[in-house]
Amino acid sequence: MSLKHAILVLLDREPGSGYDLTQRFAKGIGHFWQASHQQIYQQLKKLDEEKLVRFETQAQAGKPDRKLYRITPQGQKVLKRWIKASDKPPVVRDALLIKVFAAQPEDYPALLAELDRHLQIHRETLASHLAQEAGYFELDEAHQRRIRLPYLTLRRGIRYEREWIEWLQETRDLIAEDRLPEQGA
Amino acid sequence: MSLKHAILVLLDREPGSGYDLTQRFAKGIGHFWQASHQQIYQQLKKLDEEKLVRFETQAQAGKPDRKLYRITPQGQKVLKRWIKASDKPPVVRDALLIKVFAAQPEDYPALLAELDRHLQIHRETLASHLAQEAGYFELDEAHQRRIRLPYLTLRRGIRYEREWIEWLQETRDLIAEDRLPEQGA
DNA sequence: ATAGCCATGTAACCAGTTACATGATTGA
DNA sequence: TCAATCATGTAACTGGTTACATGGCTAT
Repeated sequence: MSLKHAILVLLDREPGSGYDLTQRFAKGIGHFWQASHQQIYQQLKKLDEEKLVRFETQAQAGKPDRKLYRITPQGQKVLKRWIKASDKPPVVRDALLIKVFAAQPEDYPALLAELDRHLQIHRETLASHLAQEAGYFELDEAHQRRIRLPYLTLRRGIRYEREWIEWLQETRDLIAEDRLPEQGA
Repeated sequence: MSLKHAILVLLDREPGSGYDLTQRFAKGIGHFWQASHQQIYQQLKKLDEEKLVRFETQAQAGKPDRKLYRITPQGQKVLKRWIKASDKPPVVRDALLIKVFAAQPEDYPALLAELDRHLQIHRETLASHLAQEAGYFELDEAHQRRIRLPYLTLRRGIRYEREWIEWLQETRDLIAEDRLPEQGA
């Protein structure tokens, strides 16, 4: 159910088309919630049926019509209620860890390559998060204050990536050297 | 597709019934892969159809028959291939972060309560991981060496929980005091 | 030319959750 | 007597992914 609420959150900040929302998911909140355009269009349809959003069609020269969605007062009420509700942390399901768990010495070369691949991915994600953070630090204090909570979610993304990188490096090195980790590290 | 392989990993170490596997998922590898008994029974059925596992029925007094599953040579081949294959990191989808992102001052009390709830959950999970780690350190070095890779996945779980706790504490305090985070922290 | 952006969607499928169902044994 | 453990499953549903489909405009 959270995708619907994520959409409501974005539309509450600013009306937009399905296409707009797809971009905003990718750029803005993609580090904690991802959604494809297919999913977004389907959910917008459902949200419209539930009267939590409504839209105006905007004709455009040489392009398909744009549907500009906005949240309804009802949608805002539902959103408020959801924000105050509680839910449990998402379950972790990570195939890489199954592989680390199960690998035998003859699998180590392939596993090391895979760990390196993941290292690279996480380093890239971290770099992009840090770039975003740098932009935040350039803002004046009043503006920083206004987007403080979104910034805190970015911090979480940064921490998350850093944590992965540390573990991957450590694990990579330990497997490569085939020795025991030191206690208390 | 990873659940199937996770099951193959467990059966490769030791044959077991659906029920056994449910326990092993909960205790052993639950920190990186969770599965309900319903899912496990369904997947075992499919794995059997694909000839990647087979089973013997064991009659039991006063209890339903136990189906003891074991991996087949074919299953082992498929498993080896999968371990060496590569996949991308799982996508993150976390409702709590949507809430932090979207919260307005009037939502802060509810949000703080929610952050505290999550803090507690993560502290409990960390405690259970640390208890498991303590058991590992008590083993002699040869035994430690033998289960080194599974231990590395536990370390990842520990790091993950610690990271959450740090972020939750920091975020909780910042929202409670309603002030800006310090740069470079 | 060809890739990328703008802009919309449908359909089939896969993975995971929730609800429902049964029933004996053991310990508090 | 009530909850937990052992032991198996089916069915309906929800959420998300992959594949398919259309088509003009703009920049290299």
